[in-house]
This record gives sequence, structure tokens and C-alpha cells, in this order.
Amino acid sequence: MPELPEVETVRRDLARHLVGARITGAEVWRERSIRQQPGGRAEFLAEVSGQTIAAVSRRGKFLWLDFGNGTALQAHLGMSGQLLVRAAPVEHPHLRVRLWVTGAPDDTTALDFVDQRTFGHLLAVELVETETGMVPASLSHIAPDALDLLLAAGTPARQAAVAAIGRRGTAIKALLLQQGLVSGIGNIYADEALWRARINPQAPASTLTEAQIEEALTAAATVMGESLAAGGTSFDELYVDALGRSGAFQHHLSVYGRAGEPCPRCGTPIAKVTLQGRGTHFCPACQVLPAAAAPTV
DNA sequence: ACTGCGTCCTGGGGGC
DNA sequence: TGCCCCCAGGACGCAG
Repeated sequence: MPELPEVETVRRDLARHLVGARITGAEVWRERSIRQQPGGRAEFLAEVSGQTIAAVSRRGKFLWLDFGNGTALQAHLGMSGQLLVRAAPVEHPHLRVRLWVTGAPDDTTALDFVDQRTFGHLLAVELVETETGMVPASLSHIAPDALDLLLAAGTPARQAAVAAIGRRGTAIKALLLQQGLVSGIGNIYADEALWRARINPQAPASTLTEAQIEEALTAAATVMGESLAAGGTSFDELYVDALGRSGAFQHHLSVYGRAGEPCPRCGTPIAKVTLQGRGTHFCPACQVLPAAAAPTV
């Protein structure tokens, strides 16, 4: 499942293979993959055709091909989306959209959007100016991402994120997943970050200290940084980079997908519960609920 | 305003 | 062997 490290890996690949290229045309096989385009297929084709890719940018799990003229092609990979650069057309059962390009830095002639579960999407958008640069207008509600917040430790943006989280009575894990508070964290890295910070995922954020919330954010940024260095996490074929290569960080996960296995820190079997509809992994011994949040029986 | 659940979608895997 | 049901989850919509 692509989260920040996986999306950033893809972004870097796309920047290397596509900056300077011009989109000559597009084919849409699955209308659902461009479902957010108000004018549908015709508008999508008109907006991307003829555009030159000036840069590839990212915020959280969203990335966009910046056309350098105030417009862009936004992409979200959802659960199973892949953006694959091709030297020649490749058949794929889950190919949803193909962009044809010319003038790439190498032999790339196509960018394929492959998406088995179709939770991802492409959307031609306009960019708006923000304090962090030009971003798609459709993403103005998406917060700065976790890696930005790490770099900005101690700054007002980070303090604001910590305060906004600490005000809420919701389980800390659910808040880490809310892209409007801090972006880029998904189910895997939320579990990993909270294990590293020794915080119970079900703990209401308002029962945590400011230092604990800081630690959760720092842990999220740290684990995602490590994953980025390993090319991301690939559980199956659903995540690969833009050249189709798998990542390696799945071998370094401490709790996610390891229910019943010993906690790497204390040996206690890792527990798995459902929290707001999401599989949640934690060590019941290392990650105890704060007394203030303990259930009153 | 905040909270939490349902919905979308597909293929793989478990169970019978 | 075959079939059916459940499961995975990011973002958003909606009800309470």
C-alpha cells in the first residue's frame, strides 16, 4: 500500500524519466480512474495533451506532474496504483490510463497508470500559490507531510500540528491517518511509528503528553525515512516503483503484519485489533494505555 | 465541530 | 476440487 515513502520513490523515478517530456496523447480504459475529473474523459484528454512536464512534486501521498504553466496532472495511487514508465507499450490486465510522451530524457515513450483495485485516480488540475509553493487547488486541505514536519521541528507548523492532535479525543492512530492534520502516514507506518514511540494506538490523543505526540510524529518521520532509503514496503505486487521494482522495507517492519510474532523489543506476542475499521498491530506490553484512558469497569 | 462508520473495488486466500 | 465469503484499506460522504 503506497504511503509517503512509496510515493516519494515513485516521484523520484518519474522526475528522472519524465522531466522535459511532452505528453502527446492519452488513452483511458477505465473511466473510474479519472472519476474526479468534472468534465470526464474529454476534459482530461484536452487538459493533458500537449503539456510539457516541468517537474514532479508531492505532498503526502499525492503527487503531480507539474506542467509549469499553473496546471498539473495530479495522481493518487490509492491502495494498488502504479505509475510505470515504459520504453514500449506493455500489456497489463489492470492498465487504466496511458499517457504517450515524446522528448523524455531517455527512451521512455509511455507512462502507464496500472491500478488493480481502482482506489487511485488521476486528475488534471490547476495549481494555486501557498506558503509552501504551488500545489493543486484540490489539495489545499492536505496538511504538510510528516517529513516536512520533521525538518521543521520546533517551528510553528509543527507546533500547530502537535496542538491540533492533542486537542482531540480520538485514538491517536486514527489522527495520524488524518491527512488534514499531518499527511503521508498510512496504516503501516502509523502502526510502526506508535510501536517505536511506545504509545498504544487506541490512546485518546488528549490523554497523551505533548512530548508523546512529538515522539509519535518524529517516529513516523524516522521510520518513513528509513523505508524511503530501502525503496519502500512491498507486501506483494501491489507496490512497485516506476520501473516495476519492489521495495525491501517489509523485512524491517516491527509490528505491521506480524500478529502473534514476538515483539522485537520484549518478546510479547504482537496483538492485532480493528481500530475504526483498520487492522492495527501493537505490543500489549510495550504500548500500554495511559491510566487516564484505561477503561473504567 | 467532532466522531465514527459505511462505501467504493478487486483478487487472493481461507474454510468447508 | 470447487466455490463462496471475507479480507485488505485511502479518502470521502454522511448521519448522529
